[in-house]
Amino acid sequence: MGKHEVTLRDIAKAAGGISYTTVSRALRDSPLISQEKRQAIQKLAAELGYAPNALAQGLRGVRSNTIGLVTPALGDPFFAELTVGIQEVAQPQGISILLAVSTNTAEGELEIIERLRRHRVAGILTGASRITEQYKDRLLQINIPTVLINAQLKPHDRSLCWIANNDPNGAEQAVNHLLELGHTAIGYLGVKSRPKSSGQRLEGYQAAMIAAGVYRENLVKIAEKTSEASSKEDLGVGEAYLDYFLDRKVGATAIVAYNDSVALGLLHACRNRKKKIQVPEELSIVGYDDIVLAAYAAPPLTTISQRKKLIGTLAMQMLLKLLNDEPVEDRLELPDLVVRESTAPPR
Amino acid sequence: MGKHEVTLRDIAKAAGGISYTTVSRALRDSPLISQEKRQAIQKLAAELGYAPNALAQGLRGVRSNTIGLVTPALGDPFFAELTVGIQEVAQPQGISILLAVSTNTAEGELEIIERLRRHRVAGILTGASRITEQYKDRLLQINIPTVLINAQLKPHDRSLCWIANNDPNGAEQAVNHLLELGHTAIGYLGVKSRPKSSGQRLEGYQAAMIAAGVYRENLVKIAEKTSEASSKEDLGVGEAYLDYFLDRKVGATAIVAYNDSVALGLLHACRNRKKKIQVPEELSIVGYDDIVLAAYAAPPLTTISQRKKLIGTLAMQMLLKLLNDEPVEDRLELPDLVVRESTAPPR
DNA sequence: GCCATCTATGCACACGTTTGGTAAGCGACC
DNA sequence: GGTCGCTTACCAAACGTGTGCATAGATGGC
Repeated sequence: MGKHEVTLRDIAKAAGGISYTTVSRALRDSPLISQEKRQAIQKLAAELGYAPNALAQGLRGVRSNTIGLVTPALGDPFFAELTVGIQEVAQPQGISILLAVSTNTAEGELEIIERLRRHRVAGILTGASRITEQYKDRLLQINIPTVLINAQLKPHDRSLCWIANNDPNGAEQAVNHLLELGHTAIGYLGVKSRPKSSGQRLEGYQAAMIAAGVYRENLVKIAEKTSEASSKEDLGVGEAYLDYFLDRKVGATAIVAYNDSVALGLLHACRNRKKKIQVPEELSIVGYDDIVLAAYAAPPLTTISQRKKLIGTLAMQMLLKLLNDEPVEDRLELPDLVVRESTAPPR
Repeated sequence: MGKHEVTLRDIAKAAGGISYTTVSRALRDSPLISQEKRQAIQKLAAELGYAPNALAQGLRGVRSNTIGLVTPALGDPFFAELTVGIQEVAQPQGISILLAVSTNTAEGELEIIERLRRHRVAGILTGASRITEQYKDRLLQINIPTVLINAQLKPHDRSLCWIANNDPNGAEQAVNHLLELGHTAIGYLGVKSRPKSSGQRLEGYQAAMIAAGVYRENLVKIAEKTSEASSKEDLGVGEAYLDYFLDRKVGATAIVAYNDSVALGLLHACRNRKKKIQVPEELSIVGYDDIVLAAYAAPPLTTISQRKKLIGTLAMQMLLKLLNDEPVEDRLELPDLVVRESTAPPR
């Protein structure tokens, strides 16, 4: 094993009296090189185990074919599925993904952008739900094509676009489903750790409740404590706030949860109560996201399904278009209501 | 906005008659530059929004401080948690992570190595459970420091080491727990999609069963069909094979599942059967991994806990040592039995 | 036979950074 | 005053690749 990686010059040397320029052209299938020489060189390169130096290529100005993926919390099953869709588009295109986990602090976010910029990524895909103004401004300023996932933006800038789930609509669907079943005391349990999406779902909830004339302020609870945006925390939230909704003053017969993890936490608390609460007979629960495990809960969870993999796929395709300077339109995807067994008419 | 990114030359120009060399030294805190000038230049660089070009730095030979992370399936909750631990060590060190998802085909694996090599990653962290011989040989050949996660290897090569969970031991703990409760007809449900770990857990299961003198061949079932290693597939496996174990010829009173997802699938099938099966009264079930949701299943799942985040942390630390040419010892981590409510004495 | 045309190949530069070698300025000492 | 030591700053080379331009050789037309 030599000390350094094989370079174009090494191949040229091994091939005899040709220059590395010729090798470069041969490997890139330039028509300037004769067929036979081209094949001979390609074979030789393969034998030597040549791998073109992406750093040098990038430095040379060739499009870096590396993109940055910013995700708030890897533990979140939502992002896991999203990434699958992203990967499926990126892989065949030969695009590499630089992973950056945002640590929910504004300082961390800027740091992440700097890192991606240092690596000269061609584009950025970000699912950081808590996008501060600083973050957005910086993103616009540095002018790297970026697709925001689940964040909407007003100004339609050339290099910045977004794809989002229609959160208010999803929450409305959840409430309407419960209204149709006959519920009126429908609670909403949100979280502070992801104010954007939790807020939007709250909006949809409120709109539907007000339209039906059954809105009460104490039916809404936003969990305070979670600092970290993780599945574990969400489960804890559900567990901690069940009692609030069952209190006589609130008297909820149904709850719309911020997401499936929160809903599963609620379910768990129902089972663990000294006086067990039967779901859906005594309390209906609706989740949000439709994570894989939602269908396997006891009882299987009625939820709002985001097409996570599809959103990932679309986001990546949008970024590709941005990179090719093609026109791109922002997208707002409609979620679906999936009725399972955690909802039923009130007694 | 200029068309190109800010470079050292731009800063030098902006600063007046100094050369870009001076700027470089100033930014890298070289003692050759006077205190005042150093600070002035650093301030100016910040104002211009300078970000050093990592490609150029890497090309120059500076350690690339980018590592490759190879993961088999992002959907797997196990890997999600693992990555959290990895990230926590990598982030403060300023190490960037290049993500590569292995698509379970041997061809894909080699392709991934090539890609990482093109990017001149300093090291590789791989959780690809199905490591073919080809893969390993190539890894040794290219001489990039690599840490294998959950794969054991015999030859102790300088640039290659591993950290793994003691899978046989975990399965033994599961079986012994059930034996102590009084079970003897204890089944094992494995999967084909991850033969390495499933096989090792089977080994531990068999050892414990044989030691207790209660081993029967038909108590073992390895699910055939799953091609994809994902949480969704695993759930389906659990669902599909419950009936096999309940058949009179097998008559299992307890089942050790390959992992928690499989176990949750079993639980789900128990609830959905025309004649419901009560867990743990009629059937005890033990999972493996202790994913976050295991504690929130109905009933909460008895399982074998791998310290996932810790393993991620340790793996990253091992890689750091490898990169610094420090001696590294392979590690075999002992898992813990976590007793919840899905196991009980047989009737 | 000479020039125009075409093909195959090499030279040289650029990308942005780091670093060894070196030059200039200045004070101090012999 | 020359030499040495010290500080400060710059020149130039190198990393590996891609490409415009020039060049050498070959071929064909006149």
